[in-house]
Amino acid sequence: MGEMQVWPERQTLADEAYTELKSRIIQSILEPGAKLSIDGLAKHMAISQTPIREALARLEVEGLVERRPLSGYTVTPLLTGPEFEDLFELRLLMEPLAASRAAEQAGRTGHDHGLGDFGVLRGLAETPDFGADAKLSRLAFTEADERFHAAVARFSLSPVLAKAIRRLDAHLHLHRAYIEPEAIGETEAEHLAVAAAIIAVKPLAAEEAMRRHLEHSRVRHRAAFAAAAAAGTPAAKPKRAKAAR
Amino acid sequence: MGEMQVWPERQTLADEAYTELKSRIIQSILEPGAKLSIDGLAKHMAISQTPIREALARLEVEGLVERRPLSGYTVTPLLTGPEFEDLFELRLLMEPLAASRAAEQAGRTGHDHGLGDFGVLRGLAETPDFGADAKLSRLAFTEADERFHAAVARFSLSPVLAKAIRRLDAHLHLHRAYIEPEAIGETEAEHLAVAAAIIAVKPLAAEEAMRRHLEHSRVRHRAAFAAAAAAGTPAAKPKRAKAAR
DNA sequence: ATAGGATATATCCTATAGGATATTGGATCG
DNA sequence: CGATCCAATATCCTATAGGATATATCCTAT
Repeated sequence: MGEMQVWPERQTLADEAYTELKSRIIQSILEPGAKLSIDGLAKHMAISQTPIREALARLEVEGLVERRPLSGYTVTPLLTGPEFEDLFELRLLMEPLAASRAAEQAGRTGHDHGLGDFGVLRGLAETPDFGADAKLSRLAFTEADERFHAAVARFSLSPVLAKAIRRLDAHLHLHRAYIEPEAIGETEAEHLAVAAAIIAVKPLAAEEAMRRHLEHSRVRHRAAFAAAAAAGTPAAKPKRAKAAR
Repeated sequence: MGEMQVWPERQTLADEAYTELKSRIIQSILEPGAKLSIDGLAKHMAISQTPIREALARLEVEGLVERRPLSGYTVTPLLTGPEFEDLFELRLLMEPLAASRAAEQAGRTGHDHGLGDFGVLRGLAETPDFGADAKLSRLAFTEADERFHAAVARFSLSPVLAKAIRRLDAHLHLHRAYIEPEAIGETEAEHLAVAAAIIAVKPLAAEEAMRRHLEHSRVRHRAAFAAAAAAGTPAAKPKRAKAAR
């Protein structure tokens, strides 16, 4: 009781198109630079152009696709090296603060913030066991990681901060370009450390745990990035991907 | 030569609708909570619904309007008190860093970053003289302030950082809700201090100048906000704005 | 052989119409 | 008098078609 039932908010075709396109871009099924033909996509998804347009408009604002007014949409290029470093510098600025605040809020009991118990953080800290399909497992890991970081941001109860973190689209960029090493155990341990500090209402410890996690994560991804960059740049030009569908 | 001519990128009707709607929201011509009827807007602008839809989709991602799937769009509510404080905390996190980096980059001569001379910052630091129309003057001031902060962010040459700052939409929120006091002179002086430090290649000084500017700005806006809140909350409910057009 | 220009095609952009759904108002019942 | 149910309306969502523009192809000339 008191737990108000919230509806799944019916999905429109535009929503489906948006989800589908975003998924394909994240999984690099649509490569960076690929041209996105509007009626091509419409035919492929067996819907009309209007919902496709709406989905592309959203994706453009999010930075996943680029638009040239009377020419068409293309998939946004991957992060460059400096952009990668920028991204983590910003995460290191914002996410430890979010963790600290979440720990502070964990102490304020009684206040119904509408987000449930802080204990769920412990569950979200887990990373899924890898199955046979490496590609699918990588995606599952990325999504679990994203959920955890998003949860910490929400529990900070600072909407502006949470939104800013979300808009970095960190996991999206990381997943597109770089293959995670098999350091799943490390990630899970670090997540648990953050979650524990928050639940124990220790802001300073939470802040520090998040900072350490991000620094380790940066190292892990940077290494993978170097490998990817070495494999992808010999032609200097990022391999002009051609149209899709 | 070498300065490649870039076209003004032809505007489509969707672009015009987007600009028009954004402008009306910022100026509070469309009040928070107001319902945005799609074909209502289409008729009012004398265009069809498709461009309106595209514009609304963008505005939704930017957080200016909210959408309920089969119900319609509404204008996003104003910032609450805590959100206001959050906003400035984030600005204090990011913008001093941007100023510092801009100062560093000002030292790296020869590198063509495609943004022109850092000297333009001095000009952008200026705030326009107020004319007779107070409403228009307030808008001009807000836009000048926004341009300056956006320029500093760009000159940091950190695209991710610049984008994160831009996505805060700080000026948009401030202009919607709070009336600036007549502290134009203060603002201009503070801007000039930031610009001077950047041009003089003094990262620490630039960082500190930006921090002080933001702290002063926070105080200035907070005062105005308190007045607005006192005037707007007696009914407890934020004055349910009704439909428009 | 390369550069420049004209034509043809593909695709974007916009408008309009119809089916589907949520919301509003009124009537009925407790 | 208040709540619940039902019908009418307004609006959203989607599909389709046509005009406008950019891009690609081919041809000609230097």
